[in-house]
Amino acid sequence: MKPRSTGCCHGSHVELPTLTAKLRKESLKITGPRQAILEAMRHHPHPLLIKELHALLAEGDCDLVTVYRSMKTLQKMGMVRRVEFGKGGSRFELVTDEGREHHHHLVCEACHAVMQLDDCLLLEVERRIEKASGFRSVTHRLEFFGICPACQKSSVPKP
Amino acid sequence: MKPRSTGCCHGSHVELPTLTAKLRKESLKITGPRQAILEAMRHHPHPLLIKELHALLAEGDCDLVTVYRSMKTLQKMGMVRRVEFGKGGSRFELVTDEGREHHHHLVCEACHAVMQLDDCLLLEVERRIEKASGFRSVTHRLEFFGICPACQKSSVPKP
DNA sequence: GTAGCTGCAAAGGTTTTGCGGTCTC
DNA sequence: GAGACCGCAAAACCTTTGCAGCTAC
Repeated sequence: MKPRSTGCCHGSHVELPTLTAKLRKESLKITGPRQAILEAMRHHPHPLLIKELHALLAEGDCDLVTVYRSMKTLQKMGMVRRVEFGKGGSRFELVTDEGREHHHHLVCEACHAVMQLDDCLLLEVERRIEKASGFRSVTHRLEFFGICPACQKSSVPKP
Repeated sequence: MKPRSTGCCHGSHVELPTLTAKLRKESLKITGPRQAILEAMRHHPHPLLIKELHALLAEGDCDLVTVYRSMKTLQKMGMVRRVEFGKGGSRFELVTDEGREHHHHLVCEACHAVMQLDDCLLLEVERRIEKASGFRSVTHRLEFFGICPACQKSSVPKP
């Protein structure tokens, strides 16, 4: 369970053509707004609020409503993942090849920094729950929250 | 990790006077709306949407806005716990003595039945994350989702 | 050319806020 | 009687929907 920072503006590991190829494969159209959205998401590899994502796009590149619709489409085809941190609405992150596997996040409750936790111990737990409860197709949603090292020093008040 | 059904209208284990005593202890006023809310919650020991909770109250007993305000107050003093299932808004459940310990839920994605899972394996994981990341006061939010046995038979469509 | 996509406007749903009147202590 | 609390109205958000025009294929 090694934390990994997912701060923005890292080298982008996913190429845009790789992403648009997936759209083509699904017979979805490669439009300006969709390219702008994917371009923004690949440069910011952590869960973004819809309005944050929209703010990243150049003025006039894409309407806010189109961002909502695109997230719904991309989620349905598995290119983005919906994540809930419980404040301000749903967040979305690109499903990259390296981050394709199920993972969780560690969120600072003061500054909202996000780290990615690479492995998950709960797949076995899901199987156990299925056996004990009779439920099927059991999945889970798990996020961790805490105060990051920087905020421990500066004692930023919780927003 | 033994599932436990939390269907409604069980015998209520928490007495109303026990609950109002907690209010008095915090110098909060024991009003009609608050009693009605606590009375409804102790008879329905599973996470309720605000509007579900409001619907349980007799006409005119309590305004919807007052339910919102009460949940905020009661959460702050630790009498209710906020739970997020990701649809329809926040849910709240009474923090009873028997269910005081941290626990999780198993939610049917078809009929929304809720079972309570009594133990949690993640407290040790939180400590490990603190050591590895430098974060402090690490907590987590975890819920399980699946299809319950009844819905497997009737193949109810996902709402 | 056609189906799908977009922008704009408007509506729907949840949650919060302001304010005057009411009630608990 | 004072402060806390409530109901009502309205606003603030987040999200979805309808529709007419535009665009990628």
